[in-house]
Amino acid sequence: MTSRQFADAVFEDHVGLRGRQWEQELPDVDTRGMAVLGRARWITLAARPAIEAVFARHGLDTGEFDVLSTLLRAGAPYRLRPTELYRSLMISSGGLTDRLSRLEKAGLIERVAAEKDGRSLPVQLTGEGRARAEAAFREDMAIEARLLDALTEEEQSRLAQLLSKLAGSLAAAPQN
Amino acid sequence: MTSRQFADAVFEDHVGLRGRQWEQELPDVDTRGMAVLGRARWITLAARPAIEAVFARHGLDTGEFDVLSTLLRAGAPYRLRPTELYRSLMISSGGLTDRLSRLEKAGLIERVAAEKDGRSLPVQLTGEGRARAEAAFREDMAIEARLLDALTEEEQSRLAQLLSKLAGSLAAAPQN
DNA sequence: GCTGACTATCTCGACATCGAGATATTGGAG
DNA sequence: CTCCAATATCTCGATGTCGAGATAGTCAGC
Repeated sequence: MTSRQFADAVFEDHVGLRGRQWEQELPDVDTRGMAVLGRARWITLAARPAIEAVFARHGLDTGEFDVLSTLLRAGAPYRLRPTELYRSLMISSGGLTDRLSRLEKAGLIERVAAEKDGRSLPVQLTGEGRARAEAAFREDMAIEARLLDALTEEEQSRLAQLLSKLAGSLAAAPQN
Repeated sequence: MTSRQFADAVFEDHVGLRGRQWEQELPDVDTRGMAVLGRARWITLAARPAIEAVFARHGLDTGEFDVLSTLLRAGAPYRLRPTELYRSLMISSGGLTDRLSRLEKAGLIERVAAEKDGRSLPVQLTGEGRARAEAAFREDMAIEARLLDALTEEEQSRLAQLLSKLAGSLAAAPQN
């Protein structure tokens, strides 16, 4: 720490320990990729239980919530085509069909005939689906904000900015 | 952008678009949590295909690689107890048993009797397992470094530092 | 108006993981 | 010693997702 700027100080965490183990075992490998992507993955996994608990209180799992929230934030009439949904959610078309079946059976969405394209069977939130999605989303955002409490507002903002730059570059890349 | 410092500028990305949609639909909700955790999740998902392709070239999936790499970085004799493994990997004990069975059948690990505790059946890399893990790890780190190319070294370092602070706080929290 | 390439969605068998319970073992209290 | 609560791992039925293929519909060009 003495020869480092404070801004570069890396805090003790699970991925940091991993990095030191690799340094011992394979000192010639550059693990900077892991320092970012490995931590992003670890944080995602670690935050999961708290967030899933929110959805479970509303009778949803993460995948189902993802569908409902995508429809909700699309704005009235809260309707999207399955293709838009599975691309946005980064899942397979088959996986989406299953989620939609569950949500339809639960009365949270309904399938409405497309106006123009007969191949398409758009999906739309029901009133209950809209209410459920909004309630779960509000609680989710409250929990997620709490998970970031240890960071100052400035750190959160800087972190979001750096992540958005990385995300932008990943989206732009051919297919990495 | 005019009224903002450049350092706070948020780049165009998928989660940024989501944030603007929520701003339209539910303007009173604070979505800062999503700006960080949502992006961490999105980046993890977006980086996945490129990384999985590496493992696939070595005949592994991500879960199997995670087991092998955990054993490898533990150092000689590359042996850990199943409990250490599933806790480190953040999966269930049952899920680990299945991964171990596959890896054992593939000849990449072997189960050796514990010296002291008869309840425990530690797992150890075979020579082939060690070689496979190292080769896949080296390639993985090369790909991950490339995925970060769009960021300067300083940005990567700052990002890693902020993520480590967040990860540390999540690990410290009771159970969030 | 046909035709063929393309698109949108669904079907379905394979499979990895979960998670509650079963089995075997340990170690400390009495 | 003997018990029993705690521990380590495995078993196994349920389930969510993948992904290749099937089905139905569209549209541009002839």
